[in-house]
Amino acid sequence: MPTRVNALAEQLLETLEEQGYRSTSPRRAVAQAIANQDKHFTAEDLREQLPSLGRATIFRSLKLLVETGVVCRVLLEDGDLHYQLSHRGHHHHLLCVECGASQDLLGCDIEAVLKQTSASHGFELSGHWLEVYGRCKSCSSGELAAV
Amino acid sequence: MPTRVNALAEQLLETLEEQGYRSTSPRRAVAQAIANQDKHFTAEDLREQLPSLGRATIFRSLKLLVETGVVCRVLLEDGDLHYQLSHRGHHHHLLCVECGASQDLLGCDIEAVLKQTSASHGFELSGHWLEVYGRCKSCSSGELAAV
DNA sequence: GGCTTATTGATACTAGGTATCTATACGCTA
DNA sequence: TAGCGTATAGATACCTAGTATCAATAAGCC
Ligand SMILES: [Mn+2]
Ligand SMILES: [Mn+2]
Ligand SMILES: [Zn+2]
Ligand SMILES: [Zn+2]
Repeated sequence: MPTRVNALAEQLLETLEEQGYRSTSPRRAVAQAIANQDKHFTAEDLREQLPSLGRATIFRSLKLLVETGVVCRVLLEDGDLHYQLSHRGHHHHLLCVECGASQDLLGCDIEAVLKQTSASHGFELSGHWLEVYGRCKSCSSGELAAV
Repeated sequence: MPTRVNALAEQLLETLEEQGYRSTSPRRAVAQAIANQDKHFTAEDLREQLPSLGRATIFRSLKLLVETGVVCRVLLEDGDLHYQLSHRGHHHHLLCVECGASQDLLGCDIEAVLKQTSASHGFELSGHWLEVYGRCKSCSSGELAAV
């Protein structure tokens, strides 16, 4: 029986279809599983939640979704690479080192200063990768409450 | 016979000794090999250049050097993780996507703007990871010459 | 030179991901 | 809505980068 998907998962599938990829049962399952995550996740997380799917299929689906921009990679402070639902286009992440929450940073206001810094080194800027680590609002206020 | 090392390699070894690590023959070989690299490298690169050393030894030496800060990790635009000799302390890299050259960016002038952006999201900044991609001076001028 | 302990290298193991290949199922078209 | 060509799935083997284990060795201190 075909996997039922919610609106968010439906969006992921539509993005793939727009690119000419078929909407298959495994892809629906992966899309729904991703839509169900409440924070960044690994391919292994998905695999545990979708034990009936082939491992390669999960990696392949993830790769397509990253390529089309609806899922992005997140570099954790310890070097681990995770995935998460993404705003399309260029953006960064505020990653809470305490609870692991991730918040997208949409406006990229470092581009201007980077351009200038690069230029002063004779370097022609074309892109950058930035991850920001710290403590989210609720983790900061939690500490105050605990004191 | 003990491996002869040059001044740069000697510095790496001294850093380890300061931390209480012994100056062994394999570590001298690794330090010298790192000092010989003219750009960022992988553990596998070192292994090819030091075929007589155990693979684990190379990873262990690299890890120590990264921990003591004299070698740093560099995230290439394609996601590959490389190593390179490092200025100690916080800094970033200008990575040429054409020739692969890497230049250290010592002053971190994005800290201020990041702090402000984070604060506006209720986020308490504690650190960040930034890699900058583009084209180095010689690659940019090379294109002009070729036209 | 001898002793203690850190370190080595062999080996096996892990995580995360890709290549290959046959069987299947999408989805278009008649 | 049956049939068909092609994309895709899943099994499997393989790969890169790294870690755990452990017996043998070598630093370095007295
Ligand atoms: Mn994102
Ligand atoms: Mn560096
Ligand atoms: Zn938090
Ligand atoms: Zn260059």
